[in-house]
Amino acid sequence: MQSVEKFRAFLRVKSLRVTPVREAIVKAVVTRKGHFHIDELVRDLRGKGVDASRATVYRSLPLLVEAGLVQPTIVSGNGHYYETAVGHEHHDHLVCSECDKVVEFQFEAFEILQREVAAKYGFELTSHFHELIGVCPECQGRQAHEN
Amino acid sequence: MQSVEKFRAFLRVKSLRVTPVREAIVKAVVTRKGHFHIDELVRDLRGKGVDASRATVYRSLPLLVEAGLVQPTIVSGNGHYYETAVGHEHHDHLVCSECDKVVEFQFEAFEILQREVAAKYGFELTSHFHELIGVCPECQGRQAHEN
DNA sequence: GTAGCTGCAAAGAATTTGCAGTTCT
DNA sequence: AGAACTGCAAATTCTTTGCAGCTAC
Repeated sequence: MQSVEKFRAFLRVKSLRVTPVREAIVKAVVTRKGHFHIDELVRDLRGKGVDASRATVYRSLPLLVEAGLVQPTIVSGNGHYYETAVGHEHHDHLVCSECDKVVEFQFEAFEILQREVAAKYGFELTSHFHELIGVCPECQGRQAHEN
Repeated sequence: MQSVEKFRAFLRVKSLRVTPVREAIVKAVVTRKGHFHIDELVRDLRGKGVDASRATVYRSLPLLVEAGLVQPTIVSGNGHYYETAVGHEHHDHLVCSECDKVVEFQFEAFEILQREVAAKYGFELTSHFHELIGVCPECQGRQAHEN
């Protein structure tokens, strides 16, 4: 549970308070280890008997992002998606536009090129969104079948 | 105005109707030649004396996307952003998190790698989001100055 | 004790939908 | 004529805010 410790340290540095609700949120997040929508997180918390209100979760996530525990993602569509950033190598997403399946991939070459592009324009790179949209093998089969 | 022609053809194939409002939307879009938010488009239309309701614009944009005239983008933050896809080489974005400046870049190597990744997982690639977030040179200077 | 949290309910913002009237084909 | 489109207003959905009471420090 070093994530919780990390978050506590972050809060102290910022002179913010360490509260049971915040810790519960961090635990729920790291337990999820994957992508999640805010609503799913709220449901997870309910399941654990923690009654954190949606408002509080909305107010907490930016803190977790700032603390480096989660990162925002896209996963096409609406709403804010996030995903755990710890114990999780950096990766990007391949999303099926038919069934919304998400496949993670990791490709060192992208990182290198990104740094190169940023350098070319003098930007100091802090993060990125990278998502490939397509049709997964299963859905391709389904489509072929329909015709 | 070949974009308008292209859109008409698209509508006919789909047995949808060619209407003045739709044509006005296409014209406004190609005139913009850049990123835009739906609201800006509505404002542009008002400026041209076309009184398209927001609802109609919301209903039309997916059609323009399907016709390949515009593509959705992110340009961090909320709301749906789009950008013209014609007369415009394919490119991605470098966004400054401080001042929201957007720099477009084009890097063939990314496209190649993306196709490679998609192939590896059997996906048929249809589009992608790729946005690098960082701090632009000007804002870096400003920050250094503040300290 | 007090600044900072929390939950609740209300407010906002962005997008979608239902419907009645209008228009393309 | 008839299916499709349009604008309007209402409905949804997602997120933020105001506030009164509670809690960590």
